[in-house]
Amino acid sequence: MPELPEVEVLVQHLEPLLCGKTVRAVRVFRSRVLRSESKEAFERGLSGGRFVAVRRRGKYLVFDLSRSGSKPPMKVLGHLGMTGRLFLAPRDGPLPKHTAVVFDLGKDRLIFEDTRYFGRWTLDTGVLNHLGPEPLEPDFSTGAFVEALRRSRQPIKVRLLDQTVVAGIGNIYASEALFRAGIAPKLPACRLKLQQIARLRRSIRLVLRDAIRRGSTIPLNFSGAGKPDGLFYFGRAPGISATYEERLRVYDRANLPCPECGTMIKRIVQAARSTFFCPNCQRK
DNA sequence: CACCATGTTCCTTG
DNA sequence: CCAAGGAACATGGT
Repeated sequence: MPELPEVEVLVQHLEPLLCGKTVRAVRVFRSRVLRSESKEAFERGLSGGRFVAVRRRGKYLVFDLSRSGSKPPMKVLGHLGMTGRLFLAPRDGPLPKHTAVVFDLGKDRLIFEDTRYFGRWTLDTGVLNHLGPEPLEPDFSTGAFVEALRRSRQPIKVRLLDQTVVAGIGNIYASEALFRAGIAPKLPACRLKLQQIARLRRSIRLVLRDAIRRGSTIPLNFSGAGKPDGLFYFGRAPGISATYEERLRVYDRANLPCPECGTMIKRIVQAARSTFFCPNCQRK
């Protein structure tokens, strides 16, 4: 369930639930999801820490923990990959089939479940240094965006997926932002005019903010393992079908009419990923 | 069986 | 070192 908006909504939800709680123990069931540490080092390193902040950077979850005595504070990073889910559940409840990590918090436990195991956890925050600006923060300026695009001949859609350009855009919102900006996904990044870059920047911010606003109104489901919780784009959970159409205007809508002009939406493949666009509204 | 899926990293080639 | 392209990772849905 990744991409910036879903991670942001998750962070807003978890922050009040986790802050103040202490990690009694950690159990790693699939050490594949650990990026740098061994299973033992990760489990031991986190135990005893108390959550003091839950934040987001790009698609990463950032947890700040304080520790007893003179031990320095620490951070844990989580990335949900393609299918990762993170939720609180009662300690005595069942574990989902693809449980990868469990954080024991006493009465509750925080469960990381990930069918494809593409998600990653680490105590090393170094990866954050390679991320581009936060799209919703002021440092994602038009000037910075121009600079990130001017020396690349990659198609703009592919460029938007590069997390060093701007952090948090994924395959869905890349198509959505380009549609809103009226820019063809195949246009080489260096060929965008200043006006187009400025417009694309606004579209990115609009599309992401909109998704966060929508996601924030959907109640998250922490009760059942593996059930849709409204943050999934697919597996249309009951009750979100009405908002689905408004939310995504071109993504996964090949051969359906463009909501602006009625032209059939096309699907193409770029960098081995699907791109959806309106060939009429996005001609340059 | 075939193809598709919200992401990143590693390897190769130029 | 950089840019770009493709495979790999792993599991499930259609």
